[in-house]
Amino acid sequence: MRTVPSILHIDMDAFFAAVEQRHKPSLRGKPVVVGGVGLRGVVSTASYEARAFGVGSAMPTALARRRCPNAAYLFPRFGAYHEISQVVMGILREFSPLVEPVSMDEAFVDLEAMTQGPPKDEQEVRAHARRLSALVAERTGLTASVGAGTSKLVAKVASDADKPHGCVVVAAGSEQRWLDPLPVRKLWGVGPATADRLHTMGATTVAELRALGEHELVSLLGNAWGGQLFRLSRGRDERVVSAEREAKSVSVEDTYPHDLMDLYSIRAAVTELAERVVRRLREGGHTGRTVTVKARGHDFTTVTRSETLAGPTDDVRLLLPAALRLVDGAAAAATGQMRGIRLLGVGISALAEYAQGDLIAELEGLGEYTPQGAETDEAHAPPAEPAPVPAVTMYGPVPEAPEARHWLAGQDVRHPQWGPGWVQGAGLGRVTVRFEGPDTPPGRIKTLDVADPDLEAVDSAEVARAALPQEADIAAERPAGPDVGG
DNA sequence: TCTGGGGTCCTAGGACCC
DNA sequence: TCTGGGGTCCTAGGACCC
Repeated sequence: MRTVPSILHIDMDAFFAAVEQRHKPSLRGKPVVVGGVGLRGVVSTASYEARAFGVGSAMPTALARRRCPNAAYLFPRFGAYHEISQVVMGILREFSPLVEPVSMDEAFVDLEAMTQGPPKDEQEVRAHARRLSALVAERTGLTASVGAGTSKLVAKVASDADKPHGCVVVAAGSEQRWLDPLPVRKLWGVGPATADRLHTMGATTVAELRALGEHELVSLLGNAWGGQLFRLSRGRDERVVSAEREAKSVSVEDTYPHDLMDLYSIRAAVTELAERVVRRLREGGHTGRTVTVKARGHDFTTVTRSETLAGPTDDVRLLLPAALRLVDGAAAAATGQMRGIRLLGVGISALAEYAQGDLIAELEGLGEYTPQGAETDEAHAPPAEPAPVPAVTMYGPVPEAPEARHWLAGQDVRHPQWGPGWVQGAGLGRVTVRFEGPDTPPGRIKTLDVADPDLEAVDSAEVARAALPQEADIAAERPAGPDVGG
């Protein structure tokens, strides 16, 4: 246990809204609401002027508009917030190298790690906190609230205790006394569900929570969380400030303004989400093994379906087929009486670090490596075992409806000459199929455009006809419109 | 009023192996 | 023939945070 409250927690006040007011002087002093402005948007941040009208975070924008029709409703500009966030984090690192960002507008700073030596007493901590707050105001024009304590929990609760522009230092030894009168809901990690359960046990304040035995808490909340809460309620929190935290998962999800009603549009949406999540995965230099698809029905029923691949990968050609295998079941489970899908998501977890050494070895093994397009993608493919391709044979004409072509994307196909392949994309009048055939070089993939017989003008038609027997047009296994949940 | 998008951590059951 | 226990992995869901 520290004898000086040397852990700081910094929390920017109404961050997104404050950035907008800073950026646009006409918004200053006026209610500003940042968040989803669409049909199904929710509020991210409300300025203090808007909060006076009863507008708050996580509230549906529709309700906010009713409560505060005269506010400015703005879509978030994450780029701008990120820039200012970097400035703030930079200031924090001038104080101590040990900074743990929690989000764009929040961070812990451990003053014990200060290069010029840790603070000797509470007064010194207070001086640092005030100086920090002043620097943030000076360089960003925004206010922050600062809390200090001997643990992360106390620092966090303290920064919230006197918002906005507050500075609360909880002296070492006084933690319990300071926490006791607070409602349990103030404790980090106690949400609505836990608060309800605690209330039924007669605990509304931290003092009352402390009266509960450890055994009681564990049986009520489970082993990990019950034990943790027992310690937290006594101001005991051993968690350390940690500068680097490794990502565990990457995910992308969208809520659609109108429910998706058929499998065609659902599969098209999943294809798009999978491409986005793979892009993010690669940007972070990660590969991942477990693919998760999330679906939310009209009535908010939310289900996830996941599948673990044989090895980690960042290759859409492995991740998209997995996502498409999962989505039908997820969508069916999320929809009751054939109603629509309001949200879809694709996530990747069980992340591994990108193996640089393997990449180089792989590139050297490839005689004629060309650093562009699909070939580059293939050279980047990690040493994952591709899932076996099921022998789905697709016959018949290419469907005309655009939705049907979208549905084709990701489908496995088999060609008598070229072996197994899958539909990479379905554009107007043609589909692009990737084959991994016996005469393609090891680890390489050949991309062919397969022309619809009605569209002979397509550039690659000549190539396609040379390679493929006329009767082997790639088309849908299922001809038309299966319904969701049917 | 009708519920975003990005995450983390925990639990619990079943499969599988030793 | 019947019956174990422990460990690990996978899947699904839930609570929570910003």
